Amino acid sequence: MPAPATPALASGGLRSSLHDRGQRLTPQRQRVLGLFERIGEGAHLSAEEVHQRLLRSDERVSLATVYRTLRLLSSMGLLQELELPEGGRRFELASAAHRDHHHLVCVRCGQTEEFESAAVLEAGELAAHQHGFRLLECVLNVRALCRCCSAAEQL
Amino acid sequence: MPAPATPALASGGLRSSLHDRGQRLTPQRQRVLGLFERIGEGAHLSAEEVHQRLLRSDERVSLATVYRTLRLLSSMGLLQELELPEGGRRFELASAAHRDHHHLVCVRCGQTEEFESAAVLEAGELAAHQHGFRLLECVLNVRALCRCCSAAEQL
DNA sequence: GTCGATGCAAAGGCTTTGCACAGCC
DNA sequence: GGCTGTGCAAAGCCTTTGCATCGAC
Repeated sequence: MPAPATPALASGGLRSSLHDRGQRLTPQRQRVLGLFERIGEGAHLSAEEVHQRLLRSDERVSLATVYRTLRLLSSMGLLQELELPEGGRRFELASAAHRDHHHLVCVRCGQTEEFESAAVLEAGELAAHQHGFRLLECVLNVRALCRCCSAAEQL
Repeated sequence: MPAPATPALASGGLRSSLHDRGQRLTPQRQRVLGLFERIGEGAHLSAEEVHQRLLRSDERVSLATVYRTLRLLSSMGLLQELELPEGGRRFELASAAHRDHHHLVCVRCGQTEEFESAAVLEAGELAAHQHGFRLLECVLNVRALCRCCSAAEQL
């Protein structure tokens, strides 16, 4: 049998993180975070997609609450907002291993690949330091054409 | 006397670029591009700001046309859309010298610094190559806290 | 029992679009 | 003169918010 998804990991942290802020652990918040945990780190979901996916698994959460929860979880550092101008605001799980990851996006078909790079992080840290800033996060967006679309453009 | 702003450079290219696409050179399009040329490469303007600044210099362009023109000039590669989630869509002049420039943004007050980095471009090219993509542009967004805001957060 | 969270629906930005008129080529 | 571009206003997203009710602690 498939192991029952155990949102214990982050959800346990969720309860106490919320408590520290005088906020409550609700089924809705568990559902949203649980969804991101189920689908893993690679996923980039919009608010609408989160709402739809939860509906499909019979976990009703109103769209307004999805928005409120995405904002909350982002401000808590559990989710991370993506910066892809193509296709609106999206969110993904912000696991520690994922803090220095970058996006390679095909501007024609939207195909997105992730990659990591120590060099980029170093460059970001250097720039922040030189301007007296304290680095929080650094994300490289590479806009490109994938193999197929590149070929199609030649026509 | 101050040299009369000569939008000849890009505007000359503008006329022919437009012509190639079967489109026309209008005063409105010249005004929008001229504004970006006047204020130089460092500026990041929203549609609303473009509209306001043009009004202030008595160059009337309707907001709808500003939006249409920003989109047109971006698709022509003369302007470039920024990818700063804080504070909405912004545009800047896309000069050749500016193709590999990055943004250091204070997430609290919005202060934005630009910087360049050959290392970042190399990393982007490497990633694109490894996935079989053809690189168009690569932009590093460093989210950070500026000195002041960093100090304020400690309180 | 209190106070924060939710759901619904309405309001709110920002951006795009339909249409008649203007004006570039 | 034809056909694209403009201005205006209305419509369209996506997102946030007000308010009554619900429910976590």
